[in-house]
Amino acid sequence: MTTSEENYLKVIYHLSNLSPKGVNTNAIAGMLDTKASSVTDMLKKLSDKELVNYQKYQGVFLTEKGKLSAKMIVRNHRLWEVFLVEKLGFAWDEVHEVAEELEHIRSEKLINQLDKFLNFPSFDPHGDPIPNAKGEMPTIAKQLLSEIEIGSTITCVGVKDTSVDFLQYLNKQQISLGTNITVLEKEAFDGTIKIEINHAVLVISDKIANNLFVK
Amino acid sequence: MTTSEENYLKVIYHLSNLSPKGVNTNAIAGMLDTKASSVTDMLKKLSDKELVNYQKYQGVFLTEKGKLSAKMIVRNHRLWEVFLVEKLGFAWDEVHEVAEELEHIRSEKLINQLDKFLNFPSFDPHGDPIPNAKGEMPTIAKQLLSEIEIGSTITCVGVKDTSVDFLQYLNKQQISLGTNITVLEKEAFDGTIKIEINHAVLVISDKIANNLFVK
DNA sequence: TAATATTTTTAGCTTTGTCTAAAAAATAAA
DNA sequence: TTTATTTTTTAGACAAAGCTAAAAATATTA
Repeated sequence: MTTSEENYLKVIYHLSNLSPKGVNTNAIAGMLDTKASSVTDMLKKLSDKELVNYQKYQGVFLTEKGKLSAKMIVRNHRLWEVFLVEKLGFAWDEVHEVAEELEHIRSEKLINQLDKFLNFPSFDPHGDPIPNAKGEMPTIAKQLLSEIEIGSTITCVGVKDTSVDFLQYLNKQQISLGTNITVLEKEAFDGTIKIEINHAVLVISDKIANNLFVK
Repeated sequence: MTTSEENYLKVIYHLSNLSPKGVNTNAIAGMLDTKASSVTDMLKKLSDKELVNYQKYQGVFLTEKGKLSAKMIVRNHRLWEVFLVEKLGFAWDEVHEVAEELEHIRSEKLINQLDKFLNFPSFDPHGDPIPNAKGEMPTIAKQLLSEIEIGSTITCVGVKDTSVDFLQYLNKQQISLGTNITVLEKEAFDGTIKIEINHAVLVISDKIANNLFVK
């Protein structure tokens, strides 16, 4: 499998969760920063390899084979992210780009030994689950901070948006995985939430609250 | 720089040491398992980028810029080999292929942090020197086992040939970096050498003796 | 030195993954 | 239910990196 094919599979995998009735050509093009026509070409190729089920104009689905391949790429990506943060001292907003390259290194032994070296982690530095060697994903009951009721104290366990801008905002507010948060007030008008973290009070927008996973 | 360009630079770098009067097109083709015509095409491209000095029919030289780039690729390769052996438990005959892929990951921070994580190693698992971040190479006074006189006891510090076959032969004979070797006899007729290692006597061919570095 | 052999380059073609522009299908709106 | 809009596909082209076959240059040898 080529790096390009792997990137398409990964994107289709991620988009499948959002649109279970078939992933759109344009959506894929948007994620990969490419053109719809290029996507159509690649979908035909992936279909020939039985990695996706694709019918013209009808959106695309991963086959079981494609889903497993996609999970293995996600596994690689997330294990490398753990490595970069835990062993090489990268910050959680610095790992994505490099992991994007490392995930395509083809070696079963490499990734399984890395997994072992890292002590079989279940979650990556952004709180996303890491599939095991069989493709099984750990699950965790988590909610968006925006869904938490006033008075509750919960713990940050992940981010929905993993963009550098969002992660750096969280750094600035000293919010990281494991940070305890108490919901103090919610503003009905604009969804703004007042929270307490590390004995300090902070007001965050609904957009922030909709991208923080807590438990 | 593309992966392909990097591979050409690396090969030219290695061949430069052997043929200081310019590296031949055919030699490069042989190392890269490609055709001479493909090499010619690439040499033009590398020349345009001022990574090599190339004149038709006259062989090719690395420029200073090209030499530094090549050294950085060698640095990446050898640091990853150390990582695979020291941290992930790979054997010295298993690392080449994977390191061949890892060496092309583009990130200064990655490689410098890896270097630090590994404690700035000077030599890779085959005894080859690792260039530092500036491209400086450690040197070590070493000889081929074939050059050692009878009665001397020396230590294995590297292999010239890093092929799987040779490394596995050494595994079988329990020879690794750090192994002490005493030269007992040399056969004038065929270059065969009788040595003592780990209190056992072993007869090795001249080919073996010409590929083992000792000190 | 002339003839032969080897090496290297050129010319033109292939594949992969991309693109643009135009055509076709599906969806939304009037 | 037509018309308009959006989405998707097709057709044809391009760059990178490779190939084959033939031509040109260099090296070897008689």
